[in-house]
Amino acid sequence: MKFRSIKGTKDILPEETGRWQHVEKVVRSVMGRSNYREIRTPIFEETALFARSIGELTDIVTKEMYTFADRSGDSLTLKPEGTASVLRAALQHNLTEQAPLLKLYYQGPMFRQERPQAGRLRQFHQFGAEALGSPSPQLDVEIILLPLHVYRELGVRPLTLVINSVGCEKCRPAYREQLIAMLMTVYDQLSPESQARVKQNPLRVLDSKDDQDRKVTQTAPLIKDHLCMECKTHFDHVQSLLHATGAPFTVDGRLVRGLDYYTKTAFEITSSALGSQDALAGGGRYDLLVEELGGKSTPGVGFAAGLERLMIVLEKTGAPVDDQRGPDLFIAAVDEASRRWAFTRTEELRRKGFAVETDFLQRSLKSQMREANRQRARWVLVIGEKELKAGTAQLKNMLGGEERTVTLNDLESALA
RNA sequence: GUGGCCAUAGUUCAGUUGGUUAGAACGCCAGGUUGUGGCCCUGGAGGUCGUGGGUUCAAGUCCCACUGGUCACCCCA
Repeated sequence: MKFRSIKGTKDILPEETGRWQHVEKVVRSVMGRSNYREIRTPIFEETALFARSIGELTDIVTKEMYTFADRSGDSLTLKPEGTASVLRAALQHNLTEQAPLLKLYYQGPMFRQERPQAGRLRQFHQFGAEALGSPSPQLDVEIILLPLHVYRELGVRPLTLVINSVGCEKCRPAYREQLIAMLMTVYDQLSPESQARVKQNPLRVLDSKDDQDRKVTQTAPLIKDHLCMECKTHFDHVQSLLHATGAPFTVDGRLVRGLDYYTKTAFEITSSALGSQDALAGGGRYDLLVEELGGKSTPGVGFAAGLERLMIVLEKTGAPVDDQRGPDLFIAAVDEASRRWAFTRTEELRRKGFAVETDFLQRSLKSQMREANRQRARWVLVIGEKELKAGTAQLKNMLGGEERTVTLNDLESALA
């Protein structure tokens, strides 16, 4: 075997595509009911778009992007996440000017060059949504509920929703200084990763999984306790609205997401059915991002959810697999003349809307019956010299096994 | 990028302190029914034991390197 798929990429095989199609259908349905319209953007963009939106110093931009120069020398990047492309497209086509509120969703492949592990691939798929134009906490909650609706409809049960507020440009700077000051007092005890973050992105130090880091930062101030009036009110509203909708959640003052553009609300949905990479979906509000990308100041909220991780959970929790249905009819033929008849009749019946299969390997009748059984055909039509002459055929029901002679003209009504 | 574990038929695996024709189950093919599936029975095909080197009289088995997979760290979907 010479060629293999690239490290961290995966073929989705026929036995799995049924599940994927089902999930995609549910996503479309949920999004449609909440009035989000689909947008499809290219899988690559100019590199600067991602650097600008995600943040120059984030892990994604500094070490995980698939970046390359095309033949003209332009720096292009395979999209590592969906928000940047969606906003770029919305701005490019002035979508935000056509109505005060714009609600979009997407579904598609993303690329990040990380070391693969359970629930993490180099090419993976996400579905997500972006809502542009309203600062209302209602919209934050609508966005949080979107993936939850999808999960509920798919029967994904053990889920954890965690939310936090990361403040805004008014309250974050002061808090940030205070946090840095505190972190400096324990600097020596922090992990190397966290030490590096103190200056670049101190909030992420609090989100560290390192036990030692956790211990030393026990007494660190939390942003949720230092929000400005506006952010605090907003956060309170988000919580009370979530309560009102009955969605269970917890507040984690240390939750910070890896993308720089979030303001106010940040959230994450995790599942215990996953391994170490347990985030099923994440998102938040980004009121400054549109302006950052050259649009006029427009508030926004969004989320992204991983499809592969969802598939893992669906598989583990034994949610129903909609196994592929077999053909309505398998036409088995025993000699050359009837084989020819079988093929033309197969095509004719397909044209009329029936799922029909026939033999292509010139196999024995017994083998054709086995094949029909393997494919879970509901009926088998056996045709040979006798039948061809008489204008009849043997129609066998593969469930009960009973067989009868039908005239060829009766076939369609017998199937229907 | 760092580290642990793993690598034998299509698949899941076995392979005794290194010992001569590398096995099983499932799957696949065919026959048992000269025109009839599922269950059962019989037979068959299918493997450069990941690749390259080394140790040895002898390597699937031991050693090294590489490649790939996997899990974890980092971070995230």
